[in-house]
Amino acid sequence: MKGARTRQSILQKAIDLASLDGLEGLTIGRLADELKMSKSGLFAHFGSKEELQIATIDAASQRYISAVFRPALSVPRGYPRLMAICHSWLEYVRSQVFPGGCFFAAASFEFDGRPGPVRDRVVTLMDEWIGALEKAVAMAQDEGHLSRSVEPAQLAFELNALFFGANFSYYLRSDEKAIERAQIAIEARLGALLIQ
Amino acid sequence: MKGARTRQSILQKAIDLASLDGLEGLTIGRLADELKMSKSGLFAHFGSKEELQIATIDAASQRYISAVFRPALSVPRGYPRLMAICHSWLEYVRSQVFPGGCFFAAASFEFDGRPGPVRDRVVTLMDEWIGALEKAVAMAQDEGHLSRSVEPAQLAFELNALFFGANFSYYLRSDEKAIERAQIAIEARLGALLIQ
DNA sequence: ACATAAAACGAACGTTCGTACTATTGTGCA
DNA sequence: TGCACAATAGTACGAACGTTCGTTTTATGT
Repeated sequence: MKGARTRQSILQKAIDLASLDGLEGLTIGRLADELKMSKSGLFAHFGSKEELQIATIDAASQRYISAVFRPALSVPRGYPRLMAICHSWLEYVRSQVFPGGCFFAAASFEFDGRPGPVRDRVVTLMDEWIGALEKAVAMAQDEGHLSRSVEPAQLAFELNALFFGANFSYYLRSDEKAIERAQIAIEARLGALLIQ
Repeated sequence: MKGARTRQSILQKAIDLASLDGLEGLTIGRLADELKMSKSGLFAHFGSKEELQIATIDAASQRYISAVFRPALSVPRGYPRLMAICHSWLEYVRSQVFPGGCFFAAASFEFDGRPGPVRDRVVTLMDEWIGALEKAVAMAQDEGHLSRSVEPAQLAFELNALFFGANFSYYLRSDEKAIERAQIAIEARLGALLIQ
């Protein structure tokens, strides 16, 4: 079907618009204009704005996984893979995978106080992401690479905070050193936990 | 003048609405309804939505300073004051000074990709905040409390990242341990730099 | 108390929002 | 090649948006 292809191109553009203006700032009219199609033709693909928002989140999740997570899976499990995730996260900020900065950091802060299905989807994905980070830490411990003196959930919390902090300083404050600072903090923290 | 009092009550409500729905999600109509006043009467206080947004940001800044910064100024400068800032930041998250979580974290991620006067105001205030944090670090070093092995800007970056990370986990993921985790990370980091 | 200015109101503007219909075009399989 | 249906366009809707206007109400100062 051609519809599936159109839908994909709609979602790719929706991701970019939403990363700049937020998921609520994303409007069907502007999205249609950008794609040179009619509002109603575009609308028919989703049925409601809420469905469009959720589909956009899911499509952004695909892009996120491709940029941050999948590359790290080809690196040996344990400490190397954990480091690879950190590096690809910072590279993901630097290379502007989303034009307005990390889609999920933005969506998290946009919907943290707004109940509903959209928020629920964001929460689910962020839980999955933090869970994946915790798992990467636990694997590094299981492999004997990383000290067990720290809880995986604690370290995952800290790493994620540094990622978001880098995104904030880079995109809002235009601090060129933001990524370097995050990298320094991550390497110091992980380095101190590294066994031998 | 009575106008000044009304303006203040408008701004206090505007802060709360904007902290939940964002500065763009803040609408004059809903704000007027909440305050049981007319759209036009409210509008006259500001002249444009953009002016309302900027005034709201400035009012939120006052509330932020009162909650986070001013209390710490009564604590002796150096390491104690730096720690006091960290504690009041986490208390500021826990006690929901803004109903939708940190106003400035939300505004930062909302406007990081949207040029204009509103973004400019957010950037200025965040620069001031990070600058104040750097200064607190530098003072702790000057007092001989904190090792000079870390750049103030680096440590301020890390602390701020942990603050935002706590806000994220607490408000989006409803993680009760978020604040505790941030506290653990902060105390470990600062403790390692503490002299004697 | 009264004159004057400040503050709040109500109605309307043009625009855009999301959504609901019907009509037209296009695509893919028999 | 033509038929069936998916895909897109067109039009219209009520509601809400930011903003403007002229009027009315409420405070303020003498």
